[in-house]
Amino acid sequence: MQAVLPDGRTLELKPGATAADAAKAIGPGLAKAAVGAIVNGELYDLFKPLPERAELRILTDKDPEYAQLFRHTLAHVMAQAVRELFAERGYAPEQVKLAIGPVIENGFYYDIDAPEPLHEEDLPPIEAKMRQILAADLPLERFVLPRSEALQRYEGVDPYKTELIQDLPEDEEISFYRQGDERFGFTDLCRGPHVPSTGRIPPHFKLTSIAGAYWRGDARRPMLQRIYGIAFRTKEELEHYLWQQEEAKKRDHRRLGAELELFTISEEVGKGLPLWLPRGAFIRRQMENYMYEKEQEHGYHYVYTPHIANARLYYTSGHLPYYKDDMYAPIEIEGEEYYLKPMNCPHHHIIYKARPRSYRELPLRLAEFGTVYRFELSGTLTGLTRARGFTQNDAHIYCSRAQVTEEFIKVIQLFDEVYRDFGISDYWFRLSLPDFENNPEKFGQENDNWRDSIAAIRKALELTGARYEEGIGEATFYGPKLDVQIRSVLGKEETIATNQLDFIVPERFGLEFTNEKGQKETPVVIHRAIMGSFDRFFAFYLEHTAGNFPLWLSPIQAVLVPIADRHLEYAQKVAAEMRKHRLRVEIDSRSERMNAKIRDAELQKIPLILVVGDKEAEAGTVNVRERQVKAQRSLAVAALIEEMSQRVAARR
RNA sequence: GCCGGUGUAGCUCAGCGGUAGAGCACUCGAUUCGUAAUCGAGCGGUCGUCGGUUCAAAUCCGACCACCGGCUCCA
Repeated sequence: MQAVLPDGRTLELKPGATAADAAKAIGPGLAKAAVGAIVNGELYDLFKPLPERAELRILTDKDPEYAQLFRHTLAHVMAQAVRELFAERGYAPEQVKLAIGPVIENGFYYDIDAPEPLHEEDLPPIEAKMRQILAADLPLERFVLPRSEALQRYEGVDPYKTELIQDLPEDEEISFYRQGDERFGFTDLCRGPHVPSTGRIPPHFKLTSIAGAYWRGDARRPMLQRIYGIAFRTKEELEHYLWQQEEAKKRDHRRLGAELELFTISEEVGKGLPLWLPRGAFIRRQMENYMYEKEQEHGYHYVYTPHIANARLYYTSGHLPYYKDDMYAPIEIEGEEYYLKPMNCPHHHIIYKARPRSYRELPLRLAEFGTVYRFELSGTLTGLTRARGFTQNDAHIYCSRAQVTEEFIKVIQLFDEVYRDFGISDYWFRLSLPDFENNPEKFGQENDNWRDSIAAIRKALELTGARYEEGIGEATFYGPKLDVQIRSVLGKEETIATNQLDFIVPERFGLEFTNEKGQKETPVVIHRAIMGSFDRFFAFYLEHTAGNFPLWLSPIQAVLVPIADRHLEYAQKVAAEMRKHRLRVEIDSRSERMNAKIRDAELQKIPLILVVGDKEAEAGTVNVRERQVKAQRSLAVAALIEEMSQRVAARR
């Protein structure tokens, strides 16, 4: 058989040859350095037989792909170490049941069903054992078993592995990897790939946490214990990663929210129910004003609706069967049930229905900063990102089927406009599709409604050239979803906003309009939320900017720092002048040294620090120091006001 | 909700069977200073809550609550 090398050369190999054989054929140096290969674009180890006429590139420990190999092997090494830990406690190896142990970004994990619960204090001894296994340089080998033999290995011993094998397609090869021997080693059902021996794993890893994880991600199935680890090629990469994590922690919106006095959450009010402090409320109000103006420009009409609604509204909408458990319990009054509203759409539908509609008024765009309440599971609550009460930047666009694509294009363009103004460039869309096969009870059957609405959104995405990906199974019961994804400071992908196309609920409410031909027609509804919820958007933006809000959003735009008490009077004069121009300035009149005042203003992330002393008072100027910049400049008060006003107008 | 972890002053943390401490913040006093912490004094905690063990519990045990890291969920 043959393999094609990156330089175009063809290599003659024996049938069943592996990347190891190929490396050997190229040269003894490479044979020694090889750790794996890229075969037809796929990552291979040195064990797996190559396909015929494969494009082949041998990897060494210099290649970034190497990380995937040793991270995977580390998962096995960890499993072996956990078994040894339990062996010391008198358990047989098979009493430590293993589920899956994949590679993830920056590391690996293994899901384990252990005879006793694992605790954080178990991690250091496991890690120590892992280092012993690395030092022992156990060679790995790969072998394949027929299905029946593979099943025999695990039946009655490890239900997880048994299930994994049973779910493998009939024609799939069932491979195992063994490291070491019976006495000191470990064998696992695994599709690979792995490093040639445990000694080839760089020692730059760390077990980071232990967490629960449901078997196959299903809350009805057993909960396993997942041990997470991180691993890198070099010590520097490991240290850099740990440093990054520390930096990210400093930007955590919950921490900045407290430090900068933006919001608080109190048990006394209720968990998941944030309170906006004056400074945070100020910024939110600026954001709301911004959105209000933007949406006015784009033809939205603002409405107000109450926070509760009769249960009948949610029977009509069809939400109740799906979301009853996720709503606050109903309030019974005058023999009727009322729910706190978990979404605004039904209220808006009633507004639509308040009088007969003509095709001439479509698309009708109803907007509201609607506060909603959802009974989120307590374990999922996180600051403003996941709360039980929050305010959506909500709107519903009622339009005809013919208008859907065009309206979606406008929505996508509005996202672009708004996110650009907030300096957010790294975001993308995610089109969430229904999964008819696995969840027919939620999505029903595939029909023209589904096909047409998915096609309409796809077309809008293509026409705008928006960056997007697709996902299956995450649609809503009433239509496909278009989520907006961003990357948090911790590097995690998050959904910041979500839109849906709805062709079911309008019908349930009997919404209609009279078309050009005088016939009644049901509108389609686009649910859209540009900022998602102000709470979550604010949380993201806070972390994105690390609390360094631009001038136009800062609750305090400048602090005047009088050098000595005799400069206080001048500072007050400057402040009064600035306030006349609606600039938000405060005077630090504490009996502190100037250095302390500057330090505190920097820590509070105030955009401008204005120092005034004898020179300034005499010349009618201020000494301007920009946040996080040491350099200073002197400006006349009028010039400062002009400059600041311009920046505010430009939203910088 | 589930698994693991953590709860001591407003914040960051020490104390881990003998009756609670530091720094910062805050208040007061002194200082009036040129670009990231002036000095001193004072105030402040039923050690998350409830129960148990003990002569004695912040400290040991149990339950609950909240928070943190995950899993599941997210209209």
